[in-house]
Amino acid sequence: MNLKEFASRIGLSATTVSRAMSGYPEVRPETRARVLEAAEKLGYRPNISAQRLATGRAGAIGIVFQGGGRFGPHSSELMGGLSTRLQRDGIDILVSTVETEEDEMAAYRRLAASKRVDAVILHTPACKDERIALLQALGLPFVVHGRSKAEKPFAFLDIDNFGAIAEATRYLAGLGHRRIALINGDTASTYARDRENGYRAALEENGLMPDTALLRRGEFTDETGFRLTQGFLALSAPPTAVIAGSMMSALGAMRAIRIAGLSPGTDIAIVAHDDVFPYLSPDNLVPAVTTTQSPMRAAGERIGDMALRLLQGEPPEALQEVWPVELILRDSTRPAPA
Amino acid sequence: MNLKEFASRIGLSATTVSRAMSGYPEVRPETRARVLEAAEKLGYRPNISAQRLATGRAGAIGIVFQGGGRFGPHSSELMGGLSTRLQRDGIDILVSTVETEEDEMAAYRRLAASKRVDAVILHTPACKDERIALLQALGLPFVVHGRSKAEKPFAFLDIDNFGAIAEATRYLAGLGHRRIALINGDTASTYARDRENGYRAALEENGLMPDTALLRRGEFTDETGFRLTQGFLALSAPPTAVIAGSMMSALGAMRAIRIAGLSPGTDIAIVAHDDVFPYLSPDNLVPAVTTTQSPMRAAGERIGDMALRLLQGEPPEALQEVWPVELILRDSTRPAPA
DNA sequence: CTGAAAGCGCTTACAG
DNA sequence: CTGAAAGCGCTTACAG
Repeated sequence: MNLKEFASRIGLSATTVSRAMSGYPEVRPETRARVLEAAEKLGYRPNISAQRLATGRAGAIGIVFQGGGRFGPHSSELMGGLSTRLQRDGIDILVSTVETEEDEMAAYRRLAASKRVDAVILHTPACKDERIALLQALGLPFVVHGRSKAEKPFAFLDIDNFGAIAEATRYLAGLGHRRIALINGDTASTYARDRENGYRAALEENGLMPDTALLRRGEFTDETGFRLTQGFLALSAPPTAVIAGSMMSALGAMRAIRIAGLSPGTDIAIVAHDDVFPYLSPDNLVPAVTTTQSPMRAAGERIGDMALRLLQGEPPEALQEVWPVELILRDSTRPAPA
Repeated sequence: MNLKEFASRIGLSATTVSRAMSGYPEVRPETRARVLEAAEKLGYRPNISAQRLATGRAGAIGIVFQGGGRFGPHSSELMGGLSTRLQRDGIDILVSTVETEEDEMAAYRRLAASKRVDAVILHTPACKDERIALLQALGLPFVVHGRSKAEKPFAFLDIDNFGAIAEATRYLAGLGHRRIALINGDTASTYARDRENGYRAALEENGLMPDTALLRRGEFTDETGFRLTQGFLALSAPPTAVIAGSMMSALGAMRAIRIAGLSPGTDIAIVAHDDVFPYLSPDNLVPAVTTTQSPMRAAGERIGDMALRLLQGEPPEALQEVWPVELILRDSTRPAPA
């Protein structure tokens, strides 16, 4: 049933029905109530495509994932939060997957030209990120999950990666650890560079020399955590503490430690950054793992919120947040062996 | 730039341009080439909302997730595959999250009435699933990931859950295991019921009595795997083998075994069902875990394909597939202790 | 507070 | 093979 038919059935004009359903103020309350009730009863819903054509709004927000459409556990949480928030305003999420950064840029051009989305969410930015410049040039509104440098201000939500890893490092140093390893992400990305800077700063504060052998980078997977930790343990002077960039890396690290006949937490302290996966809790690991905790889901919800505000005209420079990260002490951070 | 302007710039009618860009046959090849080239150069893209309004197609496929928008690792993989396939045909994926089954039903009504999607993907069906009846009643095309009973035929892709767990059980029995535990999902769902039936059938084949204490159900998380396995180990007659419903459950199970001072694979054999997560490979666990392997991503791609075929008019009964599941032997399935 | 009518930007029978 | 025109189902100035 379309608007015309619905309106005539309830004896009103299409104009009035449209206004009533969109919540415009100039409709009499009784009229609105009558319209909404009838729509419910007769099952009338405005055709979304027509609405979009008429208003010029797409009613959707896009998000592009690189790497063969391989959503990881992190993307799921972000998406979950985003979706929860946008749902409330009836905004759809449009998911695209691409292979390369070039494809990703092409995807934004396409989304912008076809008016398929009103805004996009950009994630895992590089320190200097071409995609940001492109989106600004295209005039396609966007919110970044993470931070980056750019000429013009833009909306972003980031967590305090510097502070998180600095605090973890500082805490371990306080426990007497002198050789602290870090499993980091690719430092082309801002978040990994920030973490590395936090790590170095805290080492320095404590009079510890950074050792390049203890600072490794790779994907946040169980496998890479395992492999890098095996590398640490093979050193002539292995670390007494490992900071893992993610829960997945921590899983691999603990496995490598066990295989080496050592005890995670006791022989080698562990701190992991935890994006809070509902299915993998640091409390349930053995030993329970000390984490720098920052729920990705909550960030996703907030990013959705920011995107909506952006579309309502709030200036990007008013939409910039950095969230603190909490260090949660558990069982995996014992004092350094004497 | 809209169609009218673009057409006049290149000296053709909107009609011809539209036909050229949509790949209609009645346009002269040279004309088409000229149009496509000009579109590329001038950056013209049809407005997607207008296209949809005119054609009556939404150009999107919906998928709804229950449970507070909590995409798990399984949903990520399914989505990744789906997205990869649909991307090729320029079909968007619309993600909705809801709390309850009731909300999910409401979501389908809404999607159908507002013509927001052309089809939906239904997942994790119950043995008798109301949602299927609803979608059939609404006339909204759909593909089910999994199987269910229904009056009318519908499109689905499922894996051979019965065969997978039967084979795993049979293999363990062949190794001399007499007490084989199963960590299953909620048997309201078809997949879990099928697995349970496969398990029982294989036990019976081997003259083994099912023991309800060895058959437990729960979420596929590390935590639940841990807890249920601790329960198994506390039995007066604990199992010598555990079949875990997912890699997450297996992680928890192995942890519980280790904590009990036992050795996973040697003291207690492990088989896990593996949906193939790129970041958590059974080869990297210690010991490497024997799995029933079935890539969820590949299933997602195929489901996307089936949805497209459905929209092209293939009848649902021609779109029904059950994929075999491969048992991959690794290190975690040693013969039963004598 | 309500309605008639133009317009959003496409597609597609129909005519040539 | 190409084009003029109606139509898809809304929204929203404009008029009352």
